[in-house]
Amino acid sequence: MFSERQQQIVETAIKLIADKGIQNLTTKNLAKEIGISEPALYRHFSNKLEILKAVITNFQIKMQPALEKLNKSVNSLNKIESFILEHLKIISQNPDFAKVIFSEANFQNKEDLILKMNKMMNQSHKILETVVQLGQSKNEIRTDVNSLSMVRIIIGSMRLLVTQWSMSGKIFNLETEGRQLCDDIKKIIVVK
Amino acid sequence: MFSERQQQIVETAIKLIADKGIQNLTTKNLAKEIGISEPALYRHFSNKLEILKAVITNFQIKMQPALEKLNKSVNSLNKIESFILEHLKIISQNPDFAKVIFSEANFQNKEDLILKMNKMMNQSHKILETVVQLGQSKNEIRTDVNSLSMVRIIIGSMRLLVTQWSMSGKIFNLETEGRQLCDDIKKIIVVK
DNA sequence: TATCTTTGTTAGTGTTCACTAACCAAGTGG
DNA sequence: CCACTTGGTTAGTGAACACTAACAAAGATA
Repeated sequence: MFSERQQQIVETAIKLIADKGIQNLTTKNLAKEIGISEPALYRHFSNKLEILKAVITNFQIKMQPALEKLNKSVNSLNKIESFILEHLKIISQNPDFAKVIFSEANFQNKEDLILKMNKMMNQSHKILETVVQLGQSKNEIRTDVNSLSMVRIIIGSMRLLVTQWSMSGKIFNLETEGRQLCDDIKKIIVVK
Repeated sequence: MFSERQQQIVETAIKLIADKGIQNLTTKNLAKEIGISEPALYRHFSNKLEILKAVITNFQIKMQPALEKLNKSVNSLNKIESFILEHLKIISQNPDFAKVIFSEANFQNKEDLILKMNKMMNQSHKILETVVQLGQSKNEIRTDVNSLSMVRIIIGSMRLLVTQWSMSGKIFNLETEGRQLCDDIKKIIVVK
């Protein structure tokens, strides 16, 4: 799908965003970091927006495994555990991603980007909601709490954890802290 | 503290950010929206960064009541309920604020701003953590879950709710949906 | 061998940005 | 009445931005 050079451009773009925020992603910086001239970028992407779209696509592709592993578990709580830990594992392994997620708000005036990002997010939310509802029907997850609230609690706390990790300069271990959060979430949602 | 003109500049800045994101906040747009010339802005703020700082200060001032109301409740669950609902009420009443919160990531390369914003956020988190811990010691809140996890769950889900509300174009009622989330959070954290 | 495609270069474009210089008019106070 | 402060104006600055024109060199293809 992406040529080697395109891949390099995308990865460098992510690195620049992670480094100093999305304002740091200029064609000048990007070209300089790669070691080519600015116009050379335009041989591989028609404009900057296309580069940003590719950044999101790249993110999407890298995150995919976290959703696929769900089906390997039968128990709903295990599925949710897998959802949380796999996501955090990928972010932990690609630390530059964290800042890209938070740049989502910066995309806000570029219609295409916000649409692409929202679509991606909604997909995750829908999958998790299905898992929660299935768990409730199988009486593995408590039914006195709205499934939508559960999804908000799980994803909301995950996102906050990643935010805190990123903002803190990654001083704590995301996966360790994630396991703690995950255990606590399981305690909270399990049917007693 | 702020003169009338300064207040007007800050409020217009918030409006512009809410409208089309922080990229929309240019000195040109700001001056035009107010109906004065660009250099006139510099009679009231020394530079754009100072305007952004004032936006955050303004946010801080407006949010203060949400923290003060906590002490009116004795029961820990009521305190948490008050924390959630009061915050959502203020955001609901000042809908432009929502987008400003999400612009936080955009401030990332301006050291001063991120510091100011983080300080504000941490203050809220600390207060909520104290409430949770007190509730646990009084056996009003379950003790088998880490207090830090509880704070992450409460604030994380709140923030996600606000994000979804803002991103959706405010198609649902934030306070109604917030009450549902709040009820579910209470069910989840209460000691049984 | 001749041509075309690919991928790079240097030099420069117009636009937008935050911000400034210089000036001016209205009010205030000694 | 005259100086000073306050808060505005018009005109313009340099820097940064995304992007383009024109050209060049190397490899593939006919």
